[in-house]
Amino acid sequence: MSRPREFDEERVKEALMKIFWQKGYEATTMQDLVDATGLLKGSLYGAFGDKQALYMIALAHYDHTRMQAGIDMLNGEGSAREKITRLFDAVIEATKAGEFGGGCLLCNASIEMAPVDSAVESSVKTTIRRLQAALRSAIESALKPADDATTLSTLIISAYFGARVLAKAGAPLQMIADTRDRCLKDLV
Amino acid sequence: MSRPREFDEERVKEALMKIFWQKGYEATTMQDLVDATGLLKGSLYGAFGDKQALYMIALAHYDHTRMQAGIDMLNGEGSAREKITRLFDAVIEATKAGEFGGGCLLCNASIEMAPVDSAVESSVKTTIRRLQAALRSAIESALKPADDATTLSTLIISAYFGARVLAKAGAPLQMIADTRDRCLKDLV
DNA sequence: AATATTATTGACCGTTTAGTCAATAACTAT
DNA sequence: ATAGTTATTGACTAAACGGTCAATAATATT
Repeated sequence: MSRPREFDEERVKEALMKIFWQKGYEATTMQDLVDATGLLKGSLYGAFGDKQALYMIALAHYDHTRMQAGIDMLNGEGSAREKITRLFDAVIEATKAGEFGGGCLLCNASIEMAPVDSAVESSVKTTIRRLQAALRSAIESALKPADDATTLSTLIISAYFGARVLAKAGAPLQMIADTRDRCLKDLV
Repeated sequence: MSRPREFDEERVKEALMKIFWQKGYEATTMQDLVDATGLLKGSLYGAFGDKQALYMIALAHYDHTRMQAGIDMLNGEGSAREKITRLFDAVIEATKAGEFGGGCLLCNASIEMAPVDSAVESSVKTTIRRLQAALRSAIESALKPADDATTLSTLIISAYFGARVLAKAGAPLQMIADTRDRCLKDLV
């Protein structure tokens, strides 16, 4: 008993995510979201809430799709070296393809929103923790003698996030490849 | 022959920089800049130009003060290990002190503005190149046998930028310390 | 078919935004 | 002193912003 929704929730979330991913929170207007989703403002508010709620939904969608795909890859088949290589090569390919300047919504949110929105900060911290856990277990079996998985996985996360900043800055892709190769140096 | 300016240009630039550093470009309003500088809107426009010009001035000021201080430190006295340690410890101290969430205006600009403003992109790329050159020459004499200064300096830049993202995300400071220690591993 | 419930629509609202400008003030050079 | 030049001031504007809402439409239940 009630009128059913006309839109596909997943498609709308995907569209919201892409806009915030590309433009950031402040530079995105409600009109951008209307254009991208095909829903009118009233429908967006009715179904999801205000702009900040839409951002949280976009962030959660990024987590459930893009970040989870990375984590699944890390937990899946293959050597540690292959996995780390894939992680950085994905950045290089995304940059070449012009996908949002090679940027990462998680990094963007960390810089733009985490300092001013505790819900974003909490979400971002949780995702980082999950990423590190997957990274840690992925490299555990490929450590050199007497090495430590926790600190190496931390370095790789830092280097990975840094590489996404460099990509957005328009730095040469060789820098990302060098970063990747340096991370591989400590893996057998 | 003409009325002299009433403000100290350096103090105004410092104030502009701090606001953009803290809030980013889009979230900063002209009123914020008026409040921070003590100049009225008309004076800001007359003396420096529009909001985007003010941002470029802030970026240049960050380069000439904060970035240059880091580069001078890298070019100065001390071992490579000491210099890299200082670099990361400055991030930890800034974060503890609550200075703009431990963030870096260069990283923020790379993510928020470089993809949509070619003047910012060009400025940011130049600064990154200068930083890498200083880093490269700082570590050159502390390399282990058969190692390479270019790729290691690239890794350190990536790790450093990544650490500043982690700081803004509110990640544990231990992660920054671990990143630092991992970067030191390849230095004698 | 009538009713209840929810979705969609687009006009509307108050606020805030970046940016302008004519009037005035403060200085220097002659 | 006067004239010329630039800085300061604050009121002003048009556009864009996030958000609201009453009217309408589409369904499920009875």
